[in-house]
Amino acid sequence: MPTNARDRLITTAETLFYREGIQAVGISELIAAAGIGRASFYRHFESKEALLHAVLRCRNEKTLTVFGAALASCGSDPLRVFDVVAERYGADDFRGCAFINAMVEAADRHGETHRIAREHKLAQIRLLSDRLHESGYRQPDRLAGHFQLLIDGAVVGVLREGNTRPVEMARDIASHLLVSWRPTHSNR
Amino acid sequence: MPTNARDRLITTAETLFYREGIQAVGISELIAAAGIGRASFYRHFESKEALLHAVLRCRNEKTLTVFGAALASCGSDPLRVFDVVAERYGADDFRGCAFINAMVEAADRHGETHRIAREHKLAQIRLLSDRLHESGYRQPDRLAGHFQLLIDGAVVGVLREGNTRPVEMARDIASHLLVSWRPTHSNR
DNA sequence: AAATAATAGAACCGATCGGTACCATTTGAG
DNA sequence: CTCAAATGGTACCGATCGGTTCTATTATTT
Repeated sequence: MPTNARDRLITTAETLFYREGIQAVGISELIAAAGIGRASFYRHFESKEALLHAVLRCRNEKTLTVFGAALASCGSDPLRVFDVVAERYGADDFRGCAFINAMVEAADRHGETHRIAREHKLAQIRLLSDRLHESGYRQPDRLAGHFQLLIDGAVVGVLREGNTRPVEMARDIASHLLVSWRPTHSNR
Repeated sequence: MPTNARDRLITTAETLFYREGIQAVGISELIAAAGIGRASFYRHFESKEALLHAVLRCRNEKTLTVFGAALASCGSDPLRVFDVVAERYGADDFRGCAFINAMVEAADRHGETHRIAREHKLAQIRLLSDRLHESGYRQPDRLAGHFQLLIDGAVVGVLREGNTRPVEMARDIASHLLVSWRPTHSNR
């Protein structure tokens, strides 16, 4: 747990928002869990919504880093992305994608929350695309978009079904795509 | 607008819950929009949550009917499902899938809301499977599950991107699947 | 027409909401 | 050591939350 008050708020909020839902977490509950005075909270964030945006931006950086590292460890087989995903989605406290959830709870489709969620996925697609390009697949952007759609579908499926079989499904589908976009020649 | 008080509440709630989010709609706002007395509300539903479940069950039946009819109109080309989907998702007031949204807002993964959402998608997969089976595709259950995953991914994508291109993506992916599971012989 | 049921609306309940103001304590820099 | 900044805690603000109770009115039924 960070000693810094601001970071402690972000860390605590990240956990609570994800577990309970954003609207469901009150300021009182939040600052109590973080051990922060009420005034200190509003000294660091002008509102609950501002805190949410900070949380999302923080999570954006973190998950992109992790995702990038995972991609790098996939070697020449992009399908292994789904193994990484499956492990994350199999956690007991899995409650879907924090960005999708935030988007759903923030009704305004043109608000900052949606913008952050959109940016996040675009960046993730970029990572995927780079990886696919390096592995020699044709139209990596297009293929990366398809992968992202499969991941999104898997997230929703896992949340709904309560098991990680949707991830296996997504992997199966992706394998079909890969044989169609098979590399003309391996780059490594 | 139905004259019956109960139906009027369900219809109004369906609109407001979808547009504003479930938690964001208060009882006062709801009954005012429906033109219903406060006491009458609690005479028909024991709680806000009970109303939500009624709304979801109602929407379940309606959308299944529509979806079934759309499937029937697809002829021998299952890909046309995605045209139907694209039209629905292109609406100005599109805010994702009501069942997914309800699932996200209801943090409890084992609650009634999740159960209803799960049942709904299972029923939808069943319709898809029947259709694919009639068209002579092998492993229709499996293929239907894949279609559902693609639809879920498209829903999320459209909500995030603000356009219906994810549906076209899903359609592209589905076309790849279909050639792999091509019917051994046409049934019609 | 009389009796019964259902209605809309308002008053009210305790609890909680997001946010502000103030205070006593702790912390860190000069 | 001193002083100023930042902190955690508490009380408080108006507003709204989900839900209960009551009343006066409207429909329905007989």
